[in-house]
This record gives sequence, structure tokens and C-alpha cells, in this order.
Amino acid sequence: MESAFAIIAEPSRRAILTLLASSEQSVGDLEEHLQLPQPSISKHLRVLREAGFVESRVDAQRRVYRIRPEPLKEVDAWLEPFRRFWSAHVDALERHLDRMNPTPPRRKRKKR
Amino acid sequence: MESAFAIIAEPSRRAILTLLASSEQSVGDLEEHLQLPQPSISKHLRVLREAGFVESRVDAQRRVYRIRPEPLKEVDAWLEPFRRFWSAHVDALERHLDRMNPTPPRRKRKKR
DNA sequence: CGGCTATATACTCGTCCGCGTATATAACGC
DNA sequence: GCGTTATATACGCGGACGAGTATATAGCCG
Repeated sequence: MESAFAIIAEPSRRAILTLLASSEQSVGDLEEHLQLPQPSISKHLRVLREAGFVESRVDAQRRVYRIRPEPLKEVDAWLEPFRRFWSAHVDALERHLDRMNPTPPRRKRKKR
Repeated sequence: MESAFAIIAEPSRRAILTLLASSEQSVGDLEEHLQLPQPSISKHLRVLREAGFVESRVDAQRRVYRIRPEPLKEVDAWLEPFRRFWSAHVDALERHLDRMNPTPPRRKRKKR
């Protein structure tokens, strides 16, 4: 298990991260919100922790987990080359679309 | 194979997408750039196509593939709640960091 | 100390998926 | 039509990983 992408491929882990995005949570909190068996939560948290997505603080018997942004930043950075396909000026996208569907200007429609 | 996240968990598929981000490419082009066996490329392209990441155009015997942005937009959108952890004003992040590491102001260091 | 709560780990099982190899389909040029 | 090129599909294998169950660890309170 290496890349940040493989980590967030798991739906439960994404759910955990989304919950932690709003505020830090204990394992019990997560268990309650996600309706998942506790060992499952702990296991996912371990994966997330070892990959640097989260870190934990000790509060008595509880372990409170919080987000660490670095790996997600990495994902965000990977998306960069693709943003031109939707963001900002639609021109680039349209040119791209046009190139693949030549839209013959002023000509008898051949097929559909 | 459902979520966009699962699709881009695969390194070869990310490589394909990155190549296609710069310009459309035939299967042979991809094969050459990525140094992967052709059946592997075709199989990954199939997955990407069925998940809506790419679409193909026919050019004689060649199939030329190009990016379709929608699924990546979805990933981009999912990242939104996390951007506050790094982007824009660092204040939010710092407050977050402070909360977990109280930084007792002016006190004898206990541990570490 | 003893029981309770909170969390982590161990282990087995079934499944999914990428890889490699072989083969099928299809369009080109002669 | 035939050989060749370009791409897709079929199949079997092995490894990885998530789910579930059981158990271990650790800190709390009385």
C-alpha cells in the first residue's frame, strides 16, 4: 500500500476523512457515524495513519484522530494538468471538443 | 469497479491519463511511452473508457484516445472540504494545528 | 486490585484485479 | 483476397486487501 490514490480508493476511508475534515473525532465517534464495526474503523485508521493522512492524540482511553493534509495535497497537485479541461475559460475545452467532432460547417449532414 | 477513485488508484492508468492530458494519443503511442505490453494498455483503456475518463476516435486501424474530464472533476470536488487545510489563508490551518498542540505559552517543558 | 470501556491486533476467508500469454477482430495496402 | 499492422478479448494465476470474528492491550474508576 503505497500511493495516496490507493488509500482513498476505499469508500470507508474516504468517509472517515470527510468526517475528520469537519472536526477531529475519536474512534467511537467515527464508529457511531459510519455504522461500521470497530475493528474495521481501527484498521482503516491504521492505514490512513501510516500513509500520513491522519494523526492521533491521546485523551484518556480515547484516541482522537485529525487530518494531516499532505497526502491529499499530493492528489490535488496531480489533478493540476487536468484542470484546464473544465476550469477557467471554457475556450480550451471547446477547442478540444471541436477537434474531435469537427462539426463540418455548412455541409449536408451525412450521418446523424 | 465503480468509483472514480478506484480507477485512478492504478499507477498505469494515472500514467495514461497524464499522457492524454497533454494531447490525444493512439494505443501504440501509449504503448511506446509507457513501456507496457499492449494488452495491458488496452485493458486499462477499457476500464477508463467504461468509467468515463476517456473516449476514443477511430482513425483507420488506429484508435485515438482523449480525456473526458467529468470523473476527474468529481475527484476534484471531493477534495474541496480539505482545501482549507492548506490553501488560501494559513490561519485556519494554524488554528487547527494549535488546537491539537496547545503550545503551552511560557511554561516549563515537560516532555520532549 | 478488579471490572469496565476504548481501541488495537491476529487470523481466516473470499474476492477482486493486474499480469502474462495466446488468440480474435478489423482495417489497411498490394 | 492476403499478409500485415493495430487493437481488443479470453483465460488462468497469484497476490493483495476488506470483512468478520476473536482476542489482546491499556487506561479509567471504585
